[in-house]
Amino acid sequence: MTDIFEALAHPVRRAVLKKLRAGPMSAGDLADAFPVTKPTMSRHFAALKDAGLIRAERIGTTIRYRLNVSVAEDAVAAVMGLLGTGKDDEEGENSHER
Amino acid sequence: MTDIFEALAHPVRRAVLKKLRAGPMSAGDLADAFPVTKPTMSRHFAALKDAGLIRAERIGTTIRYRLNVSVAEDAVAAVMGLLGTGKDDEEGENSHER
DNA sequence: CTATTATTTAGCATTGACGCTAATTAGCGT
DNA sequence: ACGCTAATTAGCGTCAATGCTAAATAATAG
Repeated sequence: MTDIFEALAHPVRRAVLKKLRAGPMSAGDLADAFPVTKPTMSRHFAALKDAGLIRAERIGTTIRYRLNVSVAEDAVAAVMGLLGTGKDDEEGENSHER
Repeated sequence: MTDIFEALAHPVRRAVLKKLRAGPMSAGDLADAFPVTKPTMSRHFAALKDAGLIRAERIGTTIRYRLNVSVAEDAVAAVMGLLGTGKDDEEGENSHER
């Protein structure tokens, strides 16, 4: 859970997720959309991937990233849990493999 | 928006919010509930306050913190926005005074 | 096998987060 | 004013995040 919120804490990473809503995108195309270098973007991708928020798929030499909706849903549920708005089972440190 | 997610990125701060769901609590009582010193807790409170997630009210010598639900709702809306689940107006950097 | 393209990893510097102890401010009671 | 309690601010050390450039890996084309 902490990984997810740490990933969401950076504006570039949130913007990456936003872009991926429209559909999968290659690392390069994604990197070109932001004013930082590719290595820096690569580390942002790694943070999102570690949090489970995106998934990587290799297609030849390019890597295609796509949004992992179910984990983002976990974040929504957690914040709603903090509000008392949803079911009261947040902060459980379960794995994010689906 | 970044402030909110940065505030949510720390487990202690999320736990503070969770505690405050039950109702307002003094800084001291809140601090006693966690295994860190009061000065450290004070800085966590400041982070939550800067993000607008909690509000402070002085009652004599004690300070009573309470959850600010509307800002937490902003976070929910933002994450849902990343999913494409809600209305598409996230990442607007508006102020959080209500 | 070499060259080329796409992406990541390694290495480095700067900055900020987080924890502590010690000192300070704020309010109340005597 | 003085002492007491509550909370914050100041100062310091350590560690991780963020950015860069340069080097390394992965896959395809020739």
